[in-house]
Amino acid sequence: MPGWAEVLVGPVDAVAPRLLGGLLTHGGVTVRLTEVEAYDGADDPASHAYRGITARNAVMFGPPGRLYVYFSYGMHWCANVVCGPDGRASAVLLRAGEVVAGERVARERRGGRSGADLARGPANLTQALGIQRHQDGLDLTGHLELSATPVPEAAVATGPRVGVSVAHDVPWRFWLRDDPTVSAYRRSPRAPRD
DNA sequence: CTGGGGATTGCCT
DNA sequence: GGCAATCCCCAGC
Repeated sequence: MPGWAEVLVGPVDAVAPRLLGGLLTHGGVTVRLTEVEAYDGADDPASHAYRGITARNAVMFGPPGRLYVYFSYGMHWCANVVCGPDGRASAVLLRAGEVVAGERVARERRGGRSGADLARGPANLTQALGIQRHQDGLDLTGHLELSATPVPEAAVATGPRVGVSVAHDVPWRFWLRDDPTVSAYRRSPRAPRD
């Protein structure tokens, strides 16, 4: 059994930062993850799993180490890594990464954009990797490679999640401090004012 | 069956 | 900073 799946079991806010620096490969492109966001299943009002299992979020309720893919704003696909334990319905949204292999393919998918813009933002990262609806539920064995030694805690920054209109006070966005590929923070237009 | 809204992005002023 | 694009999801009737 893949040892890395063990890393995905635990409190999702502890699991999420462990993905930073990990390598995700799909469609001929490899991305080094630089920014992620944690969603805590049924307990998290911002999670797609908050209102229980549906056809869309069913993968979240399954075993860890699989890809949860959803369609957003009528045009974008976004990807999560499902975390455990089985039935917990926690997931980590992949928000940004650095393309470290397959840059030529990634650039074609991203309409000529390059450099830090290739996989900056969850929909951009997903597009660069060529992930769409068909990859919902994909077993990440052989796709996701986590480093044996996590990045130093001091290199990880935390902050509020991007775009969510509820539970905006929960600092469950994690990114590599000072990394140029990290997406710009955008508060949800529907989030309550302070 | 229907309608409001969304874990976004990129182009506009 | 504002906002349109675009369609699937799901809560509610």
